[in-house]
Amino acid sequence: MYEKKIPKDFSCGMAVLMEIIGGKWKSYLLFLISNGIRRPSELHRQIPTATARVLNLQLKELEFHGIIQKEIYPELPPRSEYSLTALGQSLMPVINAMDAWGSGHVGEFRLLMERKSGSLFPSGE
Amino acid sequence: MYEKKIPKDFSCGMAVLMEIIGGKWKSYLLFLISNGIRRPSELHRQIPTATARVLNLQLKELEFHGIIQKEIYPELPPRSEYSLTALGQSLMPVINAMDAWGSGHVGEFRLLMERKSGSLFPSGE
DNA sequence: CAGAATCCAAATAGATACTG
DNA sequence: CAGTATCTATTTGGATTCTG
Repeated sequence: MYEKKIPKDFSCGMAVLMEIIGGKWKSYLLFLISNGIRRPSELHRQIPTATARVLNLQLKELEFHGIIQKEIYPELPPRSEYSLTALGQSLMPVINAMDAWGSGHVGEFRLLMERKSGSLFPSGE
Repeated sequence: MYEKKIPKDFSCGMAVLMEIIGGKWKSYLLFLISNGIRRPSELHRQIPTATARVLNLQLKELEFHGIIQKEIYPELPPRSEYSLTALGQSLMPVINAMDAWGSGHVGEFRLLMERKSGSLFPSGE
């Protein structure tokens, strides 16, 4: 299930990081978890556009890569909580730098999208 | 061609960044270009595992997002060269932070892969 | 609520052949 | 060499249903 990506070589450090945080919702999830959102249902409430299944998959991968850890409480109704591991915490400065750059350029980015949307090849006029 | 991803909301800065550098080879390409590898054929030589077509696609997206720029020399044989834009250069500290983290944890990462490969669900014994 | 199973759609990447 | 066009394979994400 997780073997798929091993063939890549990791000669470039970024490739390792991308492997870990590259999923569609992982950045959100890390952001939320680092802010104390712990339970799957809460996370889903924060990211309603994704299905619970997909979030679950990505959480599993983050867990598999040792970035987050899951505590399961054998109660009824069931409850589980996620938190950052030490490795995950060591990632946070990088995450924050990434988030800061993105936030600082999101306006620019939107403009670019609007300006160029549908006209990737301007008619020169 | 590029409209596909717009539906995402960019409430989280990381999502913007991931949008820009999220492709399979973009990290390598940025790394190489920032190190002065400029021509498509050179880039391809450095990343022989990817096809020229795919590299080309990702270069196009990086260019579209304003991270790199292309200079085309109307010669024979044809020649073109890529370089970082100002925006691309503003990204480099982040890229470097990402690369540093990845490089610092690649050993750990490999071990994890080996240890867990094929045994995501340990038999508990 | 948490999460697994199944089926399906979209996105992304690779192989190959072709043009100037 | 640079770049495009097809076609295909793989990966990824989404919808739905079902269990405890």
